[in-house]
Amino acid sequence: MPLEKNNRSKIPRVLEGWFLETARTFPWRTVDTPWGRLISEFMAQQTQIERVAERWPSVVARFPTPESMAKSDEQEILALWQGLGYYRRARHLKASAELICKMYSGVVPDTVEELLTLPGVGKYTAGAIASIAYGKREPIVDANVHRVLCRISNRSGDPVPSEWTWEEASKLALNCDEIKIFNEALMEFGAVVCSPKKPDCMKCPLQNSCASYKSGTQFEVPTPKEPAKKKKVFHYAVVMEHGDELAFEQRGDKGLWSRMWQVPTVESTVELTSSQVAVQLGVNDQLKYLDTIQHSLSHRSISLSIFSCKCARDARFHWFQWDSLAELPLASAQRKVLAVHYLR
DNA sequence: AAAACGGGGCG
DNA sequence: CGCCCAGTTTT
Repeated sequence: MPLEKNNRSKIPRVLEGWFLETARTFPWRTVDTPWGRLISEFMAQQTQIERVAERWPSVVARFPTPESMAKSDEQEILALWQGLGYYRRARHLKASAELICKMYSGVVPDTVEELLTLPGVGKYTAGAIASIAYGKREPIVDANVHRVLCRISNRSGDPVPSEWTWEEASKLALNCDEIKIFNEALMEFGAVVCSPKKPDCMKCPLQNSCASYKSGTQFEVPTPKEPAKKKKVFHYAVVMEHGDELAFEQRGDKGLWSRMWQVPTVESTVELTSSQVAVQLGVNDQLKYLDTIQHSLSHRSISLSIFSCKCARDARFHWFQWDSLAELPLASAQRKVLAVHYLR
């Protein structure tokens, strides 16, 4: 059912008013610059906003301009990104900073077309920067916007995001007062009121305009997509000690935890014995078993067994003292490994 | 078109 | 412990 024309002119104003009255305070809304917004949008991809709010200030403080990040070492950005996941985003951000300096005179571009040339910037992020940072009348569709618009028109079955949602968002963008306010309002509204599982319809300023609410289908619209099945895998991490130093290796530039560091690790789709692990790592001594922990990702269920051993200072690895690990980019699973070793 | 890519918090 | 969540890139 298409949205009524009168609703298209009314909805933007209602949401803008609602947002100006109730918006949460986030640091990027207080210190509001295009570069700061670019960073917050990268950080917010597939990441809960509270996690972003905690981390954003330290990233912006260290890299206040695209130039400062372009000149920096990738490792330093990855270290600031520790625990946030999707580490490719951090490298995309640095690559974008470099491109901004090289092609756009160090200024974050203000058109969707130019923004789309930046690595890590897709249709949503380009629209978000153009509209929220620069006030360009561009639509945006993220998961929140998709859900809100589908519910208002009682549309189920569309993938996230759908062509229909983008068209609908475009029409609304033409009818809003201030695009910067409206686009943020649409997302904030989806996050705070029109939430996935528990939409607060009793407090909803759009209750009278919502086709899903009228037909009582707000809990089934939009249709959620089937989650992928998790593949079960086995990781064997060995904490190698030489005096007060520990061995580390850096992961490759593709795939899981790319460019992050880890203690020497064997990955397998089947269970391995400790001696098989020792052979694969080229360790002669017996491995001391410490513990096995479960680490769950969206697409993988990892059984992570942790061993330790005393060994020679092997040149195949990088060796770090315990108190120098703070600056080493480690994913959360590695922090767990070190905690198990430290507490043994 | 589908798969890959993380992690923390909450009920 | 299962479920949830402000996308983009690669295959």
